[in-house]
Amino acid sequence: MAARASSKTSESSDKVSVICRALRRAIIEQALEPGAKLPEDALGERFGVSRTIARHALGQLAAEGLVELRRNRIAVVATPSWQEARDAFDIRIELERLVVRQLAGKLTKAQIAELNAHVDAEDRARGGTDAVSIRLATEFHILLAHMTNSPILVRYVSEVAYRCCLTLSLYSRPHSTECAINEHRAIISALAKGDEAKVMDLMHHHLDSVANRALVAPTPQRGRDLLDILAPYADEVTSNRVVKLPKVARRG
Amino acid sequence: MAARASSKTSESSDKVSVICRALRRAIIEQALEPGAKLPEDALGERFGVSRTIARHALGQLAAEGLVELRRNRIAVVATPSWQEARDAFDIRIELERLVVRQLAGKLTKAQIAELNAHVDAEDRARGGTDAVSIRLATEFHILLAHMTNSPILVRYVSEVAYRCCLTLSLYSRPHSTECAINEHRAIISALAKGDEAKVMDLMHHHLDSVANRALVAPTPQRGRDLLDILAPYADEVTSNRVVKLPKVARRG
DNA sequence: GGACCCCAAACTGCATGCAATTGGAGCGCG
DNA sequence: CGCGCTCCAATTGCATGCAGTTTGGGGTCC
Repeated sequence: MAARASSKTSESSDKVSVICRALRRAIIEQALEPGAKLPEDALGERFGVSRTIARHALGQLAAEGLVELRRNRIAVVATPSWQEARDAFDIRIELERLVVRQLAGKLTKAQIAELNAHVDAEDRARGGTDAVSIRLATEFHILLAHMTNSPILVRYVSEVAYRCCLTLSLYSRPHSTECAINEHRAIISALAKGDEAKVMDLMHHHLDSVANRALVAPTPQRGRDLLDILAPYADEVTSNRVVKLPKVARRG
Repeated sequence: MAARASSKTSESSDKVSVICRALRRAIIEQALEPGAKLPEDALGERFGVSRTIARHALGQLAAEGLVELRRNRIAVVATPSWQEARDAFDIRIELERLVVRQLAGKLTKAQIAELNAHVDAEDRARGGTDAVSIRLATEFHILLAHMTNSPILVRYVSEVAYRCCLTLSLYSRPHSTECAINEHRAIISALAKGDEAKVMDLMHHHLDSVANRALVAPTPQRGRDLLDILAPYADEVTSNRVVKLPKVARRG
């Protein structure tokens, strides 16, 4: 029996949604790197809509954590800190364990075929760019989430997976995807067998190893951003904004 | 040692954010029941802003799953199906287990005092309305999430907790809160002792019992909405929208 | 040469206006 | 009495315009 009946997907065909999808994809394919500026005018012009719409789209992406929005400032692609990246993976592990727990032994043959077809596509894409490989790997997990037919689970898994993609741009070494593909196959097989405990374990270790390969080391200096490094030192500042560095006459 | 260093909170003081907070609170206190209409004009007028801003706020709340937005239709407070409610609780259990796992044995005395103070407040509010009790109980969980200092975890726990509040309005019998308060105290105590396994179990059963008390029964007919009941029968319709019921000449 | 200041360009925050869509009241018909 | 039709008020979708804020570059003074 299929895991739940099918249901309608969210995200209609608003102009806003179209822009969101486009930007999301650009971000996870790393065409837009973390920190890239996203001025409303430019987006509006590029997508043939008014600034109002572009702005709204940015708001949605900010709600998903892919974009950072600071008042009166140009929006930028989010640059999660190393710790946030680790947190995202931790959450993702729990959510995806839940996914495979719900799915174990409940997939139709058609669904299993669909999953296998997807992994085949991942395989074929191995020659291509990293960006495409990463996107396909991510979409495998989202495909799984869809099969639970729990819209909430789909949303959260998608979001957190996208965020994890983001962190790959930041902290990953050029990575090898073959093992990930094999792990995907193992997961499908365990799902088909209905071995709940095993598939949860497989998913856990799969994501953990992806995280460990991606988030190379605590390397505190790779925080990438001066502001992150200085953040702890600015705690006593009352205002929300970091104090305007006053010329730093570095007398010791 | 405190669990992580402090960090700045998100959600600035935009007009949009103000409206979001107000609506969120109105929703979780059940002043706005599921299905309640939220016309942009009315909101704008009520909050003294333009429709643009109200619209943007609705977009944010829709992204959080508290509001349903259908093209060209008045926005309404979300009415999750029974299954969605159950899914939300399942996700919530996993997320909050993660919260207490990270927190066990890592809370400062000040943090423990803060938690106790909150539960005291819950206790004092027992005489008041259900709405306030529910809000306080929810805020206890969000307070816990905050102490992890993981912004992502805070966001997801908050969202899913709010969604669970929503389902209480729909499917809950007038419920008794005392036991929940005791369970909160037990969780604090186990956190202080640092008993990771135990606190995860406590949280699990706490949320599970809340869910079971709230989601009274599968009662398939309480789906509340004709569309939900008919949804499975509309699967073969190609378009996204349900076919316009053509007068249903109910010949057998 | 470098620190400081000031101003214009760029950009965001928000309100308003107009066209398109909806849904419901009213009305006619079987 | 119920069903279907038409039409209009209510409402959304979106673009544009204006005001306020930030940015960054050139000129000035040390």
